[in-house]
Amino acid sequence: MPRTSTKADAPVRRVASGYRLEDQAGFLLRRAYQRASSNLVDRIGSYDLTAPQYATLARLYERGALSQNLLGRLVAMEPANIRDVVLRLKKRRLVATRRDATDKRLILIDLTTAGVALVEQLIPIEIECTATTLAPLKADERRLLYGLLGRLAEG
Amino acid sequence: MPRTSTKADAPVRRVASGYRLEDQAGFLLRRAYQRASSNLVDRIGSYDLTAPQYATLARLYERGALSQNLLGRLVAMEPANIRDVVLRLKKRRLVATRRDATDKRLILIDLTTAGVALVEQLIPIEIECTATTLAPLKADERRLLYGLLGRLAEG
DNA sequence: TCGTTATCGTTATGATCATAACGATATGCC
DNA sequence: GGCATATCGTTATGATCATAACGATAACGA
Repeated sequence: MPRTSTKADAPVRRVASGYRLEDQAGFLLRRAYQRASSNLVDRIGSYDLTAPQYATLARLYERGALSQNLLGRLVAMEPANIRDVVLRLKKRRLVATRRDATDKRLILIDLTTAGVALVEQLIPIEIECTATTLAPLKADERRLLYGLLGRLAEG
Repeated sequence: MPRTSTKADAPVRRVASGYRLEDQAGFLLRRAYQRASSNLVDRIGSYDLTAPQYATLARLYERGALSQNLLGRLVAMEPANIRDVVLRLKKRRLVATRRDATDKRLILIDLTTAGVALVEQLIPIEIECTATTLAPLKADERRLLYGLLGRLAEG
């Protein structure tokens, strides 16, 4: 019998009921995202880019110049976070910023020519990477997963 | 015509091809996880617990005392990260640590009585929270999603 | 017009995350 | 026994993340 008596913070034993962490959606989603993110970093890591940084560049490539705040919403990042990402990308001359002429609150972000060139290199790699992530699933299962995830994210 | 001429880092325009960030698995998974995590924090935030902290406590509740390293693997955290989580939980007296008698490398982590009491309060809340996250889906869709996510995480 | 409200970006704080390098201890094999 | 290898925990660095509070600017309504 282990001595779990006197000390106030002594370890305790118990029996787990029907609850399992693996049955919780958040835990499953976290692990799946870890896997996907790790797949991406494996491939674009040599470019010294993270997944959120890539998403930011890709969004700018799709949409052209955007205000920092809107850019953040479009990549699902809070204002304080997109700011830091933009700063890092700006330091590397992948994006450029300028003030909006009519709305003095806005900072417009856009890709530089170097940023465009990099994104165009990366897009095919990201598409391959998505294929790797989804490799365990068949085509119809992938479509199913996308639909389900989309509905989860929308709420 | 905007003046994108002289400056080296001047913004550039371009046309997006068939590529869409929304079609990339990593981005979808990140947003779905954000949603799930936010649902959880909305409910257990008043306990000053994060999702990873809860997962750590729940795992200890299921399994009893574990080495720090194994605990980390069971909640999908690197050694450096689980260390910090354990430190925070220990500071709040929710877990206790002790040295393994036979293997001097190991630090055994276990719930305190306070930790057990907290987990038992939190488990029903987490189950509700998972229900909230999965609310957009029907029962058969939830099972489907779990199966697909599980296969993604396994690789 | 003036005052209220909303939006944008910043700052600060604290908690994940991943990675690499390192010492200490175990384990394996010879 | 002794040495190579593996595992465990730590440290350090840097990049997300979320939240709250704040000043500046816009937008809106009385």
